[in-house]
Amino acid sequence: MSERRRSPLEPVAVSPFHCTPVQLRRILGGTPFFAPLAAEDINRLADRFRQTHFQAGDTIVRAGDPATKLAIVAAGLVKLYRPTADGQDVVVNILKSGDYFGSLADLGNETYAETATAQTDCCILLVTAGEFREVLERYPVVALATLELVADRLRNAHAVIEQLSAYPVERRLASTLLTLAERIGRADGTRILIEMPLSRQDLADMTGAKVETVSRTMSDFRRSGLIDSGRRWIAITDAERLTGIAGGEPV
Amino acid sequence: MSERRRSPLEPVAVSPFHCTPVQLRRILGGTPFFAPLAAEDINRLADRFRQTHFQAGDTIVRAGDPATKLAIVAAGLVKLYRPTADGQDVVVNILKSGDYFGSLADLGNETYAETATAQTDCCILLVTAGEFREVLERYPVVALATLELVADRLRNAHAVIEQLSAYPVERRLASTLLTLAERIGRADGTRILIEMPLSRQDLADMTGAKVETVSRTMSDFRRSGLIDSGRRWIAITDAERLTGIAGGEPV
DNA sequence: CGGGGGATTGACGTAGCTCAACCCGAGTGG
DNA sequence: CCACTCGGGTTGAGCTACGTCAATCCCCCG
Repeated sequence: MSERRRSPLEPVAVSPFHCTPVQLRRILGGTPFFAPLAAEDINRLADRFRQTHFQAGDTIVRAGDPATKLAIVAAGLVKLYRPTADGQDVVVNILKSGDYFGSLADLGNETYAETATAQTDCCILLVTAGEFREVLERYPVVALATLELVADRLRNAHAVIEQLSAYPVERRLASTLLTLAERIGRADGTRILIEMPLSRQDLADMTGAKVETVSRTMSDFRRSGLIDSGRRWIAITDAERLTGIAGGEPV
Repeated sequence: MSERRRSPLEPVAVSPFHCTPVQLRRILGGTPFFAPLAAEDINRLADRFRQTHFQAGDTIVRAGDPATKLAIVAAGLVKLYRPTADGQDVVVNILKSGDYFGSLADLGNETYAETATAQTDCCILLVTAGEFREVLERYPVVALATLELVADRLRNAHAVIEQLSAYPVERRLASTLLTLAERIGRADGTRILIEMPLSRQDLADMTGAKVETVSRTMSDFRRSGLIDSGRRWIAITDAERLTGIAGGEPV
C-alpha cells in the first residue's frame, strides 16, 4: 500500500517564460503541423506567431467569442471544454505541446465552440485564422499534416461517442485514465504517474459522469489495486487489469 | 389527427444506375470537395473515380478491414456506424450526396473505424487513398475544402458528445430529429417529412438509447402533437416546440 | 390470409444521479 | 510554526431515468 499523503507531482516551475526566436522556431518545427517543412520555411513562418503565457486556471479562449485565432500549444496542458447552459462542463480534449485549438476556418463570423483554459502554466502560440489560412495555401504539405491531425481527432471523438453511447462509467473511466497515461504519463517505478493536476470534477467532465460517481469508482479501483490517487493526482498501478476493464471485464 | 396507416415516403426508383461520364463530372463538381475547381481539372480527376451501386441494406465498407479507399456519396443515403463487441451499433453519421467516408489517411496499414451500409439504394464514388492523396497534393484548394469538411464533422461530433454527456434521452432525440429534418427533410404541407426509412432501432443507435426507450419517447412526442410517425417513417409537425425540447424545455 | 419483423406497452430491476454530511490536505495569515 | 479555513474528496441514503424482459400489436409482404 503506497503513501497517499503527499502528491507525487513535481511542482512545475512557474516561470512566465518567453521563448527566444530560436526556441520558437524549434518548437514550431517540432509540431506535427510544420515538422515536414524545411528550416528556412519555418523561419519565414515564425514571425506570424505571437506567443503568450498563461497561468494555470486562466481562460485562453472562450466559447461563443468570435473565432479569430488559431492556437498551438508550445508548452503546458490545456483543457478544451464545452460549457453547457445549465452550468455543466463537457471536456472534449486535453491538449499538450504540439496540439492546436481554436479556429481552422477563415470565416470571420464564426465563434469558438469550446472554451480553452490552462490546466497548467503554459505557453501558447497564436496566429490569426487568416494568416494560418495563407500558410495552408502556401504550403500544401502543412495542409495535409493539418488534415491528418483533424482526422485523428475525429476518430477519437467517434471513439468517445461509442463509449458514451454503449458503456458504463467504470469502463469509460478506465479508458480515460489509460488514454491520459499514454498521452501524458511518466513511468514512476512500477507505476505510471499521470503528470497533470486532475480533479475528480475534471474526470467527471471527461467521462460524462458526476463527481460522486467518479469518486466512488476511483475508490473501487484503488481498493482493487488498479490505481493510486490523491488530491488532484493519479497513478496507474496495474495497467493490464485496467485495460481489461476498459475492454469490458468486470472490476 | 393525421393518417398513420400508410407511409408517406415515396418508394425511390430502384434503378441500378450508372452515371454517364458527363453526369459523373457534374456530380463531382457539385461536391464540396471539388466545387472550387475549374471544369477542366474536374475532367482530369473524374477517371480516377470508380462508381459503384449499392442496394439498401448492402454493406459498403466494414469496420476493421484495411482502409484502402476514400468514398464519396453521389446519390442515396449511407449509415456510418461503429459495431461494438457486444453487438450494439453506434451510429456516428448519416451521409448524403456530397459527403465522404472511408480513409483520408495515406497510411496503408490502417483499418476502417466504422462500417458503412446503404440506408437507401445509392451510388458511391471510390478512389484509392493514395490517389486521393495525390489529388490533395496537386490541388491545395481541394485540401482546404477537405479540411473544412473534416473540421465540420469534428464540431458535430463534439456537439454529440456534449449531448450524450449532459442531456436526457428526450432532448437528444429531439435534437436528432431536427438535425435529420434539416439535412434530409422535405416540406410536406405544414409538416417536415424526413425523407428516409428510419427504424426505431436506427434512432436508438443514433441517440445512445434503447429501442423501447425511443419508442416510448416517440409516443410521447406523438401524443403531444410534435411529430407524426409510423413504420420506418417520421414527420415533424411542430418544429418550434420540438426545438424547445432540444433546448431543454420539458415535453 | 398467414408470417414476420418493426413498434408498442407494461412490469420490474438497477446504474448512476441527487442531496447531504463529513473528512482531510494544503495553503494562509497571525 | 501553529491554527484556521477552504476546496477537493469520500461516503451514505434515497430516488429516478433508463435499461431489461416479455407479451402483444399491426403493417407489409408474399
